Amino acid sequence: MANPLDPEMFDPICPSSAMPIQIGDKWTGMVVLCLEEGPRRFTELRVPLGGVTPKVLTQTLRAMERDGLLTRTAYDENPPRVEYELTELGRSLFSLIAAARAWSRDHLPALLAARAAHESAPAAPRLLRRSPPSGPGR
Amino acid sequence: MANPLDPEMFDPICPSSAMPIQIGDKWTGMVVLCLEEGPRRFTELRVPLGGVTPKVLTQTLRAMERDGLLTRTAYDENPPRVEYELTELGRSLFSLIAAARAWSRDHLPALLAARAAHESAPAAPRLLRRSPPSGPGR
DNA sequence: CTGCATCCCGCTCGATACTG
DNA sequence: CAGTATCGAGCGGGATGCAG
Repeated sequence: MANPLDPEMFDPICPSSAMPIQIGDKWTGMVVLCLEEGPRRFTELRVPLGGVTPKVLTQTLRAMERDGLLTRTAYDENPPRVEYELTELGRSLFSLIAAARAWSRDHLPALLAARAAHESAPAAPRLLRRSPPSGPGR
Repeated sequence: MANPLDPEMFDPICPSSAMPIQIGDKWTGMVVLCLEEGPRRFTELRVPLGGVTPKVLTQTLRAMERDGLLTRTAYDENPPRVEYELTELGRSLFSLIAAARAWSRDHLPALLAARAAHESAPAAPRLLRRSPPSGPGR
């Protein structure tokens, strides 16, 4: 396990920021991805996450530990060393993330296009229709 | 379309409130589900959503309309009538919701169990290990 | 290195009241 | 019926500083 984590694996320019799916808290899903290849240390996790504050990362990790998604192992060394590793339950989230990625690949462009269309043409917003007497289409 | 919506289709007692997956904003996923059987009116949607405030529901619907997930059709009648209907893109979210449900069915109990265990036994929290010299078991 | 404490900001969500 | 307007509370989340 493991090559160092790519600092840009969560490039903020990537339109995934507009993705309508989220796993747990803001960072939970990304932490899962970071731990895919094996155990990681605290500071190691901070790199690809765009320099999350220690406080927030701790909160996230504690919550995930509490929910049985990962295990925390502290080694009584100097300097201190702590490793986080996914549990079976945590790895089970991969299927979900895969589904989210598949959806994004197939449909996110359409969503972004619709969004862009609304921003450029806020001129045709409220369409009113005379009440159709009957037999509505569809 | 459509029997009236079950007011308890999102029973807050259901543990899905602990589900680590979310579609868009807080209410987006539930709106999608409410529109599964066909077009619905504004007030009709408010019922199963636990009486969401009109303001919040409007925000949600506007955002979804902007993203091309649903269409808004206002009929110039008296009293006014507006119907919301999923687009193809909106319906594409069903696969995602299905994946989330499958995960919940298979793994949510384990998550809840882990959570309960931590609440009842906060006594074994910080396990420290003497640094293992080498060859850590995976 | 790890991670807790404190302060604070912004955003989401909600309650209430009012309009076409 | 279908919203809009205004106000406010709560909370996630970030900055900074400090401790084991």
